[in-house]
Amino acid sequence: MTSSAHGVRARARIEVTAAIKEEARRQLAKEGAVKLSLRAVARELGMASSALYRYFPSRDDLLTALIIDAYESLGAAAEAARDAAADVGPVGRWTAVCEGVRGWALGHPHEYALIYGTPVPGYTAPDTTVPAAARSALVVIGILRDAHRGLGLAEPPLSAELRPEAVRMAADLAPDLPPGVVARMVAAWAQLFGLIGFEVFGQFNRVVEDRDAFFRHAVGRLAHTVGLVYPQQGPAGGRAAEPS
Amino acid sequence: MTSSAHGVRARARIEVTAAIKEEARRQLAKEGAVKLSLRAVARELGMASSALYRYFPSRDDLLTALIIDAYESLGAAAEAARDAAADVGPVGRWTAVCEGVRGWALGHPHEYALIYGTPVPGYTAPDTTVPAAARSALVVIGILRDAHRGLGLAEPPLSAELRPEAVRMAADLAPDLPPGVVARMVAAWAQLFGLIGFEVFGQFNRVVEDRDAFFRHAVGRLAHTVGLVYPQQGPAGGRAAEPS
DNA sequence: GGCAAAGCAAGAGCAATGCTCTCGTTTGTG
DNA sequence: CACAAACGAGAGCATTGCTCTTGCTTTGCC
Repeated sequence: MTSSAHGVRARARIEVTAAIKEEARRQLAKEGAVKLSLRAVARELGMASSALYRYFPSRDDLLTALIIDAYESLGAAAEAARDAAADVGPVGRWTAVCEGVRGWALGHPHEYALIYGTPVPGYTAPDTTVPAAARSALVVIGILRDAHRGLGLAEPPLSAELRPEAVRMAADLAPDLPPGVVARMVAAWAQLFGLIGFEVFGQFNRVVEDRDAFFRHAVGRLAHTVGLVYPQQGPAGGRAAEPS
Repeated sequence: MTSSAHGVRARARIEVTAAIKEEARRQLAKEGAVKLSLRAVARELGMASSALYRYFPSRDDLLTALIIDAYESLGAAAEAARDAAADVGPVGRWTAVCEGVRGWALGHPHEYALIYGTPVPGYTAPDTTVPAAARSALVVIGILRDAHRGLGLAEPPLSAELRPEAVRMAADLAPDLPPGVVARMVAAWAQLFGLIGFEVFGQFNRVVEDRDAFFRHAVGRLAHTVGLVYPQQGPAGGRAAEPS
């Protein structure tokens, strides 16, 4: 049958492709991206190393596939954290998503390094990675959007220097949010990964002990930064105004 | 003479060691740490690759030397930025140091990646790197210390959850600063490298255009976070209270 | 149905890597 | 002066990413 005609080969192809990615992900999780070896993957799968090139034209292409998967995995974790905190208000959701992202990073350090660590030299992420990378960021945009439509956000003052850039970013990322909020959100997003990266990459060794408390504190501050909490007044979502 | 007896070999050794590091740093700057090849270094220096192992027992040891140098280089850049901004008040110095660190990172992306990017798997930084790594951090501690002894710092509230950890960190890092300030400083430090890392590693591509303005904005916010600017009142060092 | 074309797997091979071992040679020390 | 330590060079090993060629199987078209 033609469906199987389009199927036997095609299905085998996606199955083998999946098996390769699975084994590659296993090696990635165990040894890190640098140690990921095409030959070792092929060996483990019982096939010739040259056969692997039918599925991924180069090692970088395999890496790209893993990068996309990692972004999606992170995005899914962020979404799950958001959904699990549906009824605790915007600040609670923000906190939950941040902790979800952190939890994912701590649980998948090598995959985290793959997407937020040192990029491989000479490698520029193909455009296919962009939507995957956006997935987790969209979660916090959504939270801010909801908060803005609901109780409202603290709109921070916007310096003349930053205003044009903030307007541009808002138009690109979230036209329904105030430019000042968008600018602070982008900054907070980057800063969040500073906190997480320091923890995952060991920069907090011998410095921060109680990482949970420390992270919660910093995330609370970021919620403030981003406009989810009003500066000197009551909480917008059931939390103190000036965290820790 | 015994001095030259201790010298000819010894001097040659440190000269060759320096030459190796120099060439290695050149390759690092051009191609990145992953592409750094012992054989290529030896080739460029006109020596056999095996001879190189007399100076660095392994590739990781060469990397470690480069890591220390990179930390020192960054620390020197931070100190220079601080010294160049001696008379602009604490907030100005904070801003200058942050921009100095960022400038160094943008100017030495591969060395930045070496120290703040993905750590090489299975590699744990030997203790010799710790003081070098601390050098840049000490600069901001010094700024906060000066500000605290001078005009004073805004002492943020400290949650019960974080207090013990903050006290511990303060005892370790800066016993003369309020624990709440120390905790926020550590967080701000990590967040700073989130901003810088996103820019250096290309995460801001297609998102942030005017990086200078954006960075200045975020750094101003961090100055606020860290207590250099009082929440709702006048500046402590010649700058507006609520930046951008 | 039959048959050319395309997809596929395997092996050999190439250039390169980190690292080890061995063998002379140079250098410093008792 | 003699001996041990440091040194440089070469050969070699195991491994890597990737290419090329050689056969075999599946697919799609006439």
